[in-house]
Amino acid sequence: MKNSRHTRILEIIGDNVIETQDDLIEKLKESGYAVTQATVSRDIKQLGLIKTATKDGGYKYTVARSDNTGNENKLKNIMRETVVNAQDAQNIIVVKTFAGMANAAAAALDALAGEAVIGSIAGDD
Amino acid sequence: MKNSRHTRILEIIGDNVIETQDDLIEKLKESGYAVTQATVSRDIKQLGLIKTATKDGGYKYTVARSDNTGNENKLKNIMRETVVNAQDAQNIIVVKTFAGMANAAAAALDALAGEAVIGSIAGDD
DNA sequence: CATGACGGTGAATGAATATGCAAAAAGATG
DNA sequence: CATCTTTTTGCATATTCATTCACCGTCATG
Repeated sequence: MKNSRHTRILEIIGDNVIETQDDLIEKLKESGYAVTQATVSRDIKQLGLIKTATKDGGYKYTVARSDNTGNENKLKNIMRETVVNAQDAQNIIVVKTFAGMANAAAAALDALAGEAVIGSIAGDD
Repeated sequence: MKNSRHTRILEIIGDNVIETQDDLIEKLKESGYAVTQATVSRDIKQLGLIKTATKDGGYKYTVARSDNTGNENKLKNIMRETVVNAQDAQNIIVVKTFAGMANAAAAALDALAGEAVIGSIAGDD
């Protein structure tokens, strides 16, 4: 399924240094997703991932971040696309999402809040 | 020469939709900078530019901002300081916060997700 | 059952991008 | 100026990436 693969991709690029699409294919294979570079290329486009230069002179795929000169903030996009409702109760905030999108939103939250978020795991909806 | 060219590149990608490095070469030529693709590739790497997917299904080079300024940064800080844990269940994501901070976190979420968030109200904790 | 629309995929391929290497350009230093 | 050192660049090429096209599975409808 495409959605679960997308989720896995977000996790992978969060946990690993992915330099090329082939790297990603490899990791996906380890996770049980057998896909080709063509598919990965499409996934990357659909997820809005970007290839950025790293300090040590290499490249790395990552979730797109903001640039407030009118260009789109990918995290914001993920939230905008996936978050249906957010509601609070006691010391928690509940974020409702569309089916299949909880993972993406959770990944976005992860990226946003960094290590402060102990964990954010999402199911199908 | 490199520095002024870099400056011009930033201007160009700010004012135009640059889909490929060849596009950029073209614009640079118009500005009096005659360089090859190899050089542009290096410039892009050095400037940390990124190629992002656009809404209309294409690609576009833009400036990468790893450090967010202004609001973005604040929101991020709020999240970092207040979010204790996030957990999922079904179609919701649960974000636990420190007491008294739920409001701030919710506000941050609101600002982040914009209109898509129907509502996010927070209590004392 | 057909049949047709549709989304997702892989194979193949063309397009786009990155890089090793040699050489030019630009500074340093004596 | 002569020479050495560092930086920048182009060329050629390797590598990486995007896309076209055909095909497959799913689902809805007559």
